[in-house]
Amino acid sequence: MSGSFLFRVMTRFLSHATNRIDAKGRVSVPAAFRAVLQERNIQELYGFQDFVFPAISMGGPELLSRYEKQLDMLDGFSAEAHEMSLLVHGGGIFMKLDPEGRLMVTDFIRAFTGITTDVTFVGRADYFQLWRPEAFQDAQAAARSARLRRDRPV
Amino acid sequence: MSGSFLFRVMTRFLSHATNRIDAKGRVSVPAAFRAVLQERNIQELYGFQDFVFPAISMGGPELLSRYEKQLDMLDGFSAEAHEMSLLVHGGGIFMKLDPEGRLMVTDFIRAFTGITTDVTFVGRADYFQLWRPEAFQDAQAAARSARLRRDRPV
DNA sequence: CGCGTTCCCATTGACGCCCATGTGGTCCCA
DNA sequence: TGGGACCACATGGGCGTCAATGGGAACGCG
Repeated sequence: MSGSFLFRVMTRFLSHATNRIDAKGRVSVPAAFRAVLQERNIQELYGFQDFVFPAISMGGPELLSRYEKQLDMLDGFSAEAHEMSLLVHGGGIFMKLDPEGRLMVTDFIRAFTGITTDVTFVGRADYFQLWRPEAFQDAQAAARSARLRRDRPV
Repeated sequence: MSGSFLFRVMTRFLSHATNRIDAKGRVSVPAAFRAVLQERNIQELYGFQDFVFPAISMGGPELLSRYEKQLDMLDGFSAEAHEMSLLVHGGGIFMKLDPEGRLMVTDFIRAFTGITTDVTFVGRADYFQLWRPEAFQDAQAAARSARLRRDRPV
């Protein structure tokens, strides 16, 4: 694991780590994240293009269920419902890991995130995200300064 | 322990001390701090990049819970909630000490603090911080003179 | 029949656990 | 009050384990 800051014993996805994509287009999911997946008994991953950041968000199938439940509460003919389905279904994909805990970095992922050679995995409590490393650095720095501005307004 | 002014018997993290990083990138957490950790029954540390100083703040997992409680009060879909999660989940780290009470000084810590060969541990009551020794000296001196200016306005 | 995908095994390097050492500080006793 | 023994703690390094990575081989689909 290169550039990793992950640690054991966590019931949720936390921290971040960057792994390299190999010649076959595969990348290892950090062991700590795999441990959470196993703990939650997740074998099939649901991923979708994040609504806020240029990243792929990934979690168990219940992540999709959660959004579908929200969809059900909307008027099925409303623009909002159509938009949400477009994102959740049209922007979603099911994936699974190989025996070593690696996943294929497909064009679906590369196109939306700008990922080329390395992937930064970012914990988000109930799910985790796939980022282009530089994009994550920038977004985190932006979030930090935004928070500073809110806390101590000029 | 070099340059230490630590005191025993304390229920809080107090004072400061500077220890050296060894060839493997490890550094001993001052015994007095470890005693507080044990007293509070903390075996796993949660750390994050401080919002105010160029230092890593560390404490028990309840430090994370505190921030998550703030997160829960926000609209889960708001940009602010996503930004905050990016910091406390994606930017936080869980660490634990080795049997001798040392911790790994990862790039995550070095990059943000500028730490290279030595670490200054600084007590902050409920948690403690990791500083680059010179940075701590400067910040403390600055704080001291700022206080002087307030007390005796020119 | 060829290419891409999946499985399996080898390698390497990082990290955790263990034990050793030295040094500074403290306590005790003369 | 000074000296010496003891002890706690910081520090250093050996070694085993495991995760990340790389590449060969079999398999399946077009």
